[in-house]
Amino acid sequence: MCGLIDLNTINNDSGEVTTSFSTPVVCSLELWHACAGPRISLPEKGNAVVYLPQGHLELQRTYNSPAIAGVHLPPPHVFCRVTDVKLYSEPGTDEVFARVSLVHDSQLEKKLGETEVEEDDNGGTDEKASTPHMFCKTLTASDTSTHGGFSVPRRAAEDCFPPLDYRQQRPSQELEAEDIHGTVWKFRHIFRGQPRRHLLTTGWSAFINKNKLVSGDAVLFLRGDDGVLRLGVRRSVHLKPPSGFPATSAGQLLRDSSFTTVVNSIYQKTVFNVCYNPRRGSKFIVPYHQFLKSASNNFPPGMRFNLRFETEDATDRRCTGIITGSSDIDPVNWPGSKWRCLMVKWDVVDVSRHDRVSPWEIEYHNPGSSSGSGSDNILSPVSKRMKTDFRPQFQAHEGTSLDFNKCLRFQKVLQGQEIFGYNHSPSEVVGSRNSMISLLRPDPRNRAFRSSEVLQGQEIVYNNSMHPPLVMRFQNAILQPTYSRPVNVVNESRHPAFGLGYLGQHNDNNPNPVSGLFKEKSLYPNPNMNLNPKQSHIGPQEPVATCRSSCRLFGFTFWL
Amino acid sequence: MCGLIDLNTINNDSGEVTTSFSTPVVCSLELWHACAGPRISLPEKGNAVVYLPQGHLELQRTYNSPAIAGVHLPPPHVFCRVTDVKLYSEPGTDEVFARVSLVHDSQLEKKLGETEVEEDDNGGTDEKASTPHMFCKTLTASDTSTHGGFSVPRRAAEDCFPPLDYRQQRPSQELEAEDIHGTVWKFRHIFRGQPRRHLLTTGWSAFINKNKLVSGDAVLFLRGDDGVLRLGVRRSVHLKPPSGFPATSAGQLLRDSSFTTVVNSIYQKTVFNVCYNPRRGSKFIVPYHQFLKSASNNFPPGMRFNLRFETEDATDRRCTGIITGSSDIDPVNWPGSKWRCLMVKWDVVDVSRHDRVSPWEIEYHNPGSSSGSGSDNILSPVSKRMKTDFRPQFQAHEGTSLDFNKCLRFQKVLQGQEIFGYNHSPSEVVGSRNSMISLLRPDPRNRAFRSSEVLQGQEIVYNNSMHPPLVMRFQNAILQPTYSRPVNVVNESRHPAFGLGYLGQHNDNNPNPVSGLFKEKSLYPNPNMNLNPKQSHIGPQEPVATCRSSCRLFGFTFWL
DNA sequence: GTGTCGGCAACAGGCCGACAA
DNA sequence: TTGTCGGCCTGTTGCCGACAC
Repeated sequence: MCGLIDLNTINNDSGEVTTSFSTPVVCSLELWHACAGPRISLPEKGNAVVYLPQGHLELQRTYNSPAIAGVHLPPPHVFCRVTDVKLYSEPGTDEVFARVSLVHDSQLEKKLGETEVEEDDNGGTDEKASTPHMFCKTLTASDTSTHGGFSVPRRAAEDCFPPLDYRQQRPSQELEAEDIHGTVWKFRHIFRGQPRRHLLTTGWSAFINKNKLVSGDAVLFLRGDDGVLRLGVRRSVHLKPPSGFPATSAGQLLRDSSFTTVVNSIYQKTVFNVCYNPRRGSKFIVPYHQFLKSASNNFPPGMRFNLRFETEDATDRRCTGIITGSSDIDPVNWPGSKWRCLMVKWDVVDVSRHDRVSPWEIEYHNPGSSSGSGSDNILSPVSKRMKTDFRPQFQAHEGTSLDFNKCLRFQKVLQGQEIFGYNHSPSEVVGSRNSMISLLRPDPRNRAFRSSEVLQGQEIVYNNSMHPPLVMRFQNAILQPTYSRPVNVVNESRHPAFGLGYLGQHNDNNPNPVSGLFKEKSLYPNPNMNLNPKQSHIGPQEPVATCRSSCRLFGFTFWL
Repeated sequence: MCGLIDLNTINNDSGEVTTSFSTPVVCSLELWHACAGPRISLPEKGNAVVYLPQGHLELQRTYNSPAIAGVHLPPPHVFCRVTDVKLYSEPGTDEVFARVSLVHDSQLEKKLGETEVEEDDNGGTDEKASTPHMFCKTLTASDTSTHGGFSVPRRAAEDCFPPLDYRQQRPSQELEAEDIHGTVWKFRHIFRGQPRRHLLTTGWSAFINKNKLVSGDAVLFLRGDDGVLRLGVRRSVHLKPPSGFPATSAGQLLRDSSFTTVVNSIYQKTVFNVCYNPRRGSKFIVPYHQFLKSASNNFPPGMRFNLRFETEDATDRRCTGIITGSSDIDPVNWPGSKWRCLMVKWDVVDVSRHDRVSPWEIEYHNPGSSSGSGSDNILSPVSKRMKTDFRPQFQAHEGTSLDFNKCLRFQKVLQGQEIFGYNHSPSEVVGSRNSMISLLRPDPRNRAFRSSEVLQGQEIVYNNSMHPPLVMRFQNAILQPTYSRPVNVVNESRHPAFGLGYLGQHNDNNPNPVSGLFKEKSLYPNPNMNLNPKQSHIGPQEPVATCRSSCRLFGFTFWL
């Protein structure tokens, strides 16, 4: 009769699922790490890390994020300080992710040239040591069927659950476990059967149904130091995020950390947030010293290596392979990038496995040691001195000449989008208002002007019938929507590199107003119209038109 | 054995409910009207109607829409042409509503002075004549319980369903019926029991569950002229919209037809859309001739009348009452409005019933005739000549003098919002970008400037320490946010009535920059600062300051 | 005519030990 | 040690006519 307290209505408050997207922050750090899995290490506040925008982008593309054509790409390795780490869990799926706040730190780049580098961060906390009473079980068909309950592994039950009175014939108890959102689930825990075993019966199917768990997913129980029993979920990784979660809070955060915004923040050295879901994608944030260690090594073709990973059933495995070569995966956009720079051949073929790895992912091949302490038994540096110069080309803001030709690679993307006058890349810009500027383009349908927004740093194409398409990077400019008369604009940044503008009203009689580059009060002929390379720079020429007056607004100058 | 086709898995494709908000347009006009109920008549494209913004506002307020303080209210009766009518149905609730596109038509106002008015529209189509084979039944407890099926009224089954072979002992058939979204539902229709009756069994509970129908709701079946059987839902009206439908498409459309946008469109004589849900609110669109007929009548106190309405169980009823008086419901905001201008006393007291009605809602008290053909047996006009002049005060745009005093009633609303320099009403402006202009006000927290938006036609208060508060209506103006130097602005409408502006930077040293009224390049002393009534108009005076240059943007002039 | 009920059959949910891997 | 199965009990769904309003 013991333990048979009103278990009929357990976990059964079947009201509408009011998912609160407002504060999806996680209540237990321990549980978050347990759900994230053994291979996951998070940087801590203050750590030095290397942010790999290439990997970030690769991940975002798997989320069907908008194209980033036209964004001026940052260098492949961005050295950053972690200013904040916030843990989240997706309501609905319980998928864990973290929002890592980073700020580009050029001090770290300068240290690269020096002999020794600091090791201020712990390259991955040893999670197991701090969470002793925990177990994780991949759900079987029996566990998830409506026919029965959950079969608890004996060691797990003895380790995590309160002790039972085994003198009874069928000892049982009522368990309470708290999930990552703080929701409490109740289960009947009974020790019965022949041979005897631990089972969770009443309450279990409600948990399965509410969380839409299927066999292959894993649940984990964790008895904290505070004595509280917690449980978490690790969904099978090979599954896509369940349809019906389009407006997830992770998606929200992803949008917030839109890549264009990130790029902008890197250049401005302001804090940016990235949504970091290590279970679901590439690890594009690497501890500083781990990156340096791996980067200072040679990876000769033929070298054997280990790669530790988590299998679909949430267990820690390793696979071995051989390095076949080393090359840039995208030499056009990311020259010199270490991201997946190593080409490998796996000992066991698996179509789902990438045939490229990043240096910091792998270890020496060591068939003897079954388990090490993570990334610390990594390749020891061949030389303390850096063999590669990672200092990126951050000088774009400081130079006065702009490399237009480099930007021409966006031309293909923009084809088909060409309309009279100004054009801009098709990427949808979202993010901070401060970093956005407005751009106008003529609407061919009604001859009015539609305003668009262009992010600072983004490429635009100036493309009318008078000259070949000219791709430029938008430094600082604004065009004002007006239905009567386009207003010209001149970039007024410290280095008055260029400004695009045209004079005269665009209408049927005058489809091609005078256009060119603005500087001061004058409109100069566009140097790129003249294909003579000697003239393809912005220099003092005779102006083709001059404005009478000017007007300063928003910190920009409008010529009239 | 007949009719026993695989009915077990009927209506059972229990995938996620993928509600498509994209095109919630209704597939059957007939079904829409059936769901809307017998009291509903919709105007047609091209019809002349009277739009009553007061009623629209009353409805929006029940939807918790933002306050409209500060909006310049239109006249109470706006004569319009219907340019489009689109029918919708709420996915999830199947609630029907319509989007009516209107454009203010001043031709209709001019006709008011003439002797006869056209009757170009049908004052409500006689729905019953065109939909013969239809029935509507309010669901009983038995109909909605899991215990059984749906008991079909005999006449209804014989009228709408295909004939059965009554020679059989238990004749049955499989029915297919299409709902308002085009979804097909399958039911087993059987004639059995003692006494024999028509029942819908298999498939019925799925329909009840999927649509979350409860006893008190009504379902209707309708056999169209095309032979297709359709079914619809009329939820019990006394119920609030089920929680969990916050982002309804009707709500979306309501936002689109924000009242401020509507007001703006009325003044600009552009097309505006209103979301018209006649089941759920006041009828604020009245056929032109119906409005005129009712308005031309006397409604003496003591007169008895009928009002037809739909009861909660979706049947057509009428209630009677006596007119007790006639007065404006809101003489401050809507003087002379016919909206709910009649005060009434009902014969049967009902707290839920309004004690005011609009003239076009009621009929002569006629206890004999049980049912007429809608609004056509309305009060016959006492006189064909109009007794009231409905021509509104639309001349605001054409006069050069502005009635400031009239606007002072907004002063109270604006108190407590006063800050240095420009102020504006606290109303949150939403809607079309075209009709919005930006306004800036100093932020007292950090001495920077915050930009706000003011709708054309909205009142603002110019309120600094130098003179009494001055309330003005914004005709056409824009202030540009800049952190360095406020830019002055002058209204440049056809009648350059006034412009507010100030010169000089607002900072600690210069907390009160020169302010006054702008005209051309000059800043004139504010005539309202001088309380001498003889000078309280905009006249030629000595300018207190003059600008050097100007800049035209957006059709406005900025002085520098 | 039709709303509600009891009867009853089918089925799903869920607790149990048997059995075997 | 534990995954899966058959047995078995129970609650729910849903089709049927009885009965009464």
